[in-house]
This record gives sequence, C-alpha cells and structure tokens, in this order.
Amino acid sequence: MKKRSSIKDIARDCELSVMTVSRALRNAYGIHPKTRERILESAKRLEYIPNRLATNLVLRKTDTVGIVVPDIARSFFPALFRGLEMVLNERGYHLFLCCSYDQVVKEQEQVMALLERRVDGIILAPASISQSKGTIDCILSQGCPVVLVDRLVPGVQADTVTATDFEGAYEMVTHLIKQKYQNIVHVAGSQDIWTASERLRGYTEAMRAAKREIHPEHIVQTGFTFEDGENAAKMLLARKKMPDAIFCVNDPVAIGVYKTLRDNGIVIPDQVALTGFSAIAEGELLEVPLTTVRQDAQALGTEAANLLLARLNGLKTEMPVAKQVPTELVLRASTRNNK
Amino acid sequence: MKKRSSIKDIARDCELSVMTVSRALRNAYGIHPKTRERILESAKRLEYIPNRLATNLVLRKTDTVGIVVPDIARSFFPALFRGLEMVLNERGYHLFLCCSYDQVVKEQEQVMALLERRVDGIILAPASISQSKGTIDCILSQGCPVVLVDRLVPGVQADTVTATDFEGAYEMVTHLIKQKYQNIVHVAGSQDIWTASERLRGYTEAMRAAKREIHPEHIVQTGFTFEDGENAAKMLLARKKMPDAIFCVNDPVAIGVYKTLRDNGIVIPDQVALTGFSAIAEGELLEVPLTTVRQDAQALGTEAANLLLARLNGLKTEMPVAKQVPTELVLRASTRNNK
DNA sequence: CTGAAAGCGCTAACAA
DNA sequence: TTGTTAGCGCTTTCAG
Repeated sequence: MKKRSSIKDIARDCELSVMTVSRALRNAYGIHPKTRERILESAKRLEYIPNRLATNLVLRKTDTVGIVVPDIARSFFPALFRGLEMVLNERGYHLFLCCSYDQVVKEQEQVMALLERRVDGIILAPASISQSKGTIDCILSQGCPVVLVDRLVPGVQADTVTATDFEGAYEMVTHLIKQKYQNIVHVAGSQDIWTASERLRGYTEAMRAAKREIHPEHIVQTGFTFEDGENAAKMLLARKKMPDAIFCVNDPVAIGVYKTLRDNGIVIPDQVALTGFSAIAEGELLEVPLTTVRQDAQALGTEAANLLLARLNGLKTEMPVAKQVPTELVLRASTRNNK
Repeated sequence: MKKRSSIKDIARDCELSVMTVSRALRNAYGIHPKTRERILESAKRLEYIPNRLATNLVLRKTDTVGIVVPDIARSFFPALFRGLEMVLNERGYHLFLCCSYDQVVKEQEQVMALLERRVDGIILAPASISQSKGTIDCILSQGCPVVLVDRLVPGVQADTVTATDFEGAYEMVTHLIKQKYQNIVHVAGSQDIWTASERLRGYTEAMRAAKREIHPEHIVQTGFTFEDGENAAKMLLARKKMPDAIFCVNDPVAIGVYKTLRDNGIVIPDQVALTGFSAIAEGELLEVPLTTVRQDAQALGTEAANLLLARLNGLKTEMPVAKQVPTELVLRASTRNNK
C-alpha cells in the first residue's frame, strides 16, 4: 500500500511553500496563474486527494450529516432518505446513514459514532418515545443541530417534521364508520413509537366522536412488519367472531393480514374490509388493492433537510420549528367506498 | 452554540497532562486507578465526546467504510446494505451510504467524497461496465481496499462478489423452453450494466443450446424499474403477435409488465407466461405470484463485507478474489410448471 | 504574489 | 505512573 501524497509532497515537487499550494488548490485569490497551473499539474501527477480529516479539524466543519432511521429496508425509509439526500447533496453535504432497528441502545451507539465524527447535523427518526430523550439531549448539549423526522419525542427542544398521523388515522376510521362497518378493529403498533401511538389516538378519537364503544378486543397489539401482520391475523382468525373492518397501523402489517386472511378463504372486502397506512407501492399491486392513507415520505425528507439547512446557516428562533406534512386518504378496493 | 470540550479541558480541570488524560480515556495501561476515576468523572461532567477527526488523522484509520449503490430505494439494495451493515457494524465499522443513481459522474463524485474523508475501504456496485473503470482505478491507486458487489467491471483488479446471474437466467429460460413455450421474449436492461448483460447472455445461450433462433424482436431493451416494465409491455401490446412467454431482467420490470398486461385483459399465465429475476417480496403478493430467480441480496452483502474485512486485516493474495453467490429458480403461478 | 509560524485535537515515542 | 516533544495534513493569521 503506497503512501498517499499530501500538500507537502506537492510543495516539495513544485519547490514552493505548503501555503501557496494550499491556496492554489482552494482557488484562493492572489496566486500567479503560472504557479497555479504548475501546482495543479503536480497534484494530478501525484494523484493528490485532499485529506478532509485535516481540513475538517481546522475548519470545524465536515460537510457531513448523520441520518438515523429504524430500518432502511422498510419501504418508507428509502423514500425518506432520498428526499434528504436530494436536498443535502445539492448543497454539498454527504450523508452517514445508520439504522437503529428500533433499539434504543443501538440508536445511542450510532449517534455517538456520528458525534465523534463531528457531523455538522443529525436527522433522527427516534426509536422510542420514552427512552430516546437522553440521546437527543446529548446531541443538543453538544450544540449539534438535530431534526426529528417522522417520529416525535415529547418534551424535546428540537425541530421536527412529521406527517399528520393523527388526522390521517381519524379520517380513515371515520370513513369506515360512514361505510357502516360495525366492528372496526385496530391492529396497532408499539405504543412507545410516536406514529403508532398517534394512529391509535386517531382511531380512538374517531370512534369516540361516533359514539362507538371501544373494548379491549378492538385493539390488537403488534409490530410494524409483514410478519407482525400475519400474526395479528392469526389471532383474529382464532376468535369466535371476526371484525367486519380492520384498520392496520401501516401497509406492511396490512399486507401480512391480507395474505393470511386470503389464505384462509376470507374475501376482502366482502367479509372483512382492510386498510393500511403509508401508501407504499406494494399495496396497489395486491389482487384487491389496499385502501390506505398516503404519506409523502420523500416530502418528509426534503422538509427535514431544509429545516436542518436553515439551522446550519445560523437560523435562530426561540422555539423549535414543528412542521407537519399532510396525509391523504386513498380509497381502493379493500374497503366499501359508497357515495 | 457552546464550545465542545476537548482532552485539554479535562487536563486543565484535573491538573494533569494531556497525555495522561488521553491514556486514561483509552483504557491504556499504567494509569493510577484513582487518577483514571478523576479523569472519567471530569470527562462526564464536561460532556466530553472524543474528536475522531483528530484521532483518525493521527492513526490513519477512520473505522468507516463507504458504500456506493445505484439506488437504495430499489428493493434489492436495502437487503444488500443490511448484510453489509450486520457484518461491518459488528466489527466496529460505521458506514457512509451513497447513491449513484446509475450515473457515472455522480458515482465519481461520491467516491471522491469518500476518499477525501479517508474511509478505510469502499464497497461499490458500479454504475457502468464501460465507464466505471476510471473511478475504481482511482480508488485502487490510493491504496484503498475496494470490493465490487452485485455488478462487475471487466478488467479491474479488485475483489468481487456477484450472484450467478448468467446461470440463473440460463436456468430460467431453459425451464421456459422445457415448458414448450415457443416465442420467448427477453425484456432486457441496459447492456452497460453487468447484471443485465449477464442475464441477456444467459437467455441467449439457453436459446442457442435449444437450437432456438433469436431475432431482434425477441429482445426488448428497457431499464430496471417498474415504469420501464410498463413501457416494455406497451411496446409488446402494440405488436401483431404477442410472445407466449416473457423473461424480464428483474422483478420490478416484471411487475410493471404484469400490471400493464393485466390492465389490458391478458391472462397470465394462460396467454402469456411471465418471469422476473431477484425474488423481491412484492412478486409473491401478486394475484398471480411471479416465477423468478432468487438472489440472496443479504448474502451478497455479508460476503462482500467479509472480503473487505479480510483485506482490511492485511490479507494479501496475488489475484483478486471473485466470489459467487448462487441463485435459485422459484417456480410460481405466472408460468406453466409441468412435471 | 509568496512564505513562516502557530494551532486544530489527538497519539506515538521517549524521558523522567 | 506521569510528562515532554513532535507530528498527523491542513488552514489561519501575519510578514515579507
């Protein structure tokens, strides 16, 4: 492994001072065109690539932003990442992507790694309502700008960008009620995660507004994945009486439910109506396309990126900014949609 | 924005030399337990987080690996990323994820950013057979270990991990021939991308082995996405005579074809058989589940990561290592599968 | 237009 | 067990 060449090697090669080389390489003023040309030629010949560790150390700036999401393999997050990347790359930032897998400890580790590498800012979809606060406070205490995206943590003094999870769920469930479904079950996600908790709240409030009673069997607790949906469906199938509508916390869960019900001969939407949340592409490809709530993941990304950029450029406001991206009902064949 | 504390602040706080603090923080030998305790307490109180820019500069090691993929939003790549991450995180490396969007210029930029940040190694799924060589040679010339994954670039002296694209395609097409399909069309991807070119080669060789003639209309040129599949299907629909089997370069394309054919009243597999490549989850959820070739994306990731780790730990071999991960035929309802 | 000195935050090597 | 010196590769002063 050969040694990489440095600014010093170029200086020696050109018989100039390190300083002149540094200036020429950065296109700074006050360098004789002839000199600059010699330097550039030498840099090329020596295969010089600047060492940004050194530059960043001096400048206290890395042009790097850290991203922490639960799991990049979940359909929603690549879209979000793309939104972030489009905006931030454009402005000269590079991205560190980390996954927390919804584990608080892992999240903490990843954030530490980012802080040690002195990223200019962090965009975080926190793993836990109850336990991520410490991690976020740690970022804040280092004076590192942070934007929470998709998920909130109450009581944290950070900028946030979320979708209207509560409103979306409320609207969805209200639609089901209007369609005269009598027994609407919510397959809910972990209540320690913001989006899941907001969607449950949307369900609850919509039911309450329609004077529907909510019994424990109306709520099935599960996770966020396809497999979690399969399990939830099995539990429902084991009951004496199936619901006539199921509102799932997200699309992967809904698709898991869909598949299990279908494999057990249940006809959607005739016997059971089914809905998800997020509008990932897969839902539309099902034999019976999935009614859902559209969330613009990429827009969440661009908004979060813009907010971070504003802070990076010195935006000072007393209060943290809380931005919401609207959701939209998407009615497809997995529910009855009269009128 | 308050100033972050450094090792120097702790030294002042404890009335010790910087060196002693450095040692204590790294759990090095030869520090009085009492002293270490004081230092640790002080570090905590001052909210000290080590500056790895400085450490990395001295140690010439960043514990960071750069990943460059075409597009993290494509189902295949999150799985690959996960494989990489599992292995590399475990061994203390953090990951820089970049997307090239199949653009050579963007790829070049991303690689430069990684090299400037002095990543310890790079894992790359190259954008172009004909144009990525320069970029890869640039990495190599810096003495930076690199592993090509999923896609190759001929004539490059780097370790590689690929799936058996040729064999998988050959097997698939041979199966279609055995099922007595007469007019088998290949919806091919860009021939400047390794996987697409290998799959076309698999198609061609299988046809040749069965003494089938290949005419220009047997091959439809398109891209890698769902939309590309839709376009290809429209072109086929416009023909006088539809094929009786379509082998698509990958699953997203196949699903795009599927949807367009279905929307035009074509029954799969009765009128047209359809197959993809990759076995992404979506293919199984279609009304008529998709016959395809399974590729273990995560395994590609773990293999590539292990290969890189070996190089990072000083593995020296004359020749680059070329590892292949097997593929497997997945027969589902979108093709006739007799016997 | 060019250069010398100092320092970013840390560690390796040697000395006390 | 602790401290001193030098230096990683670069940039910011301030001088020439």
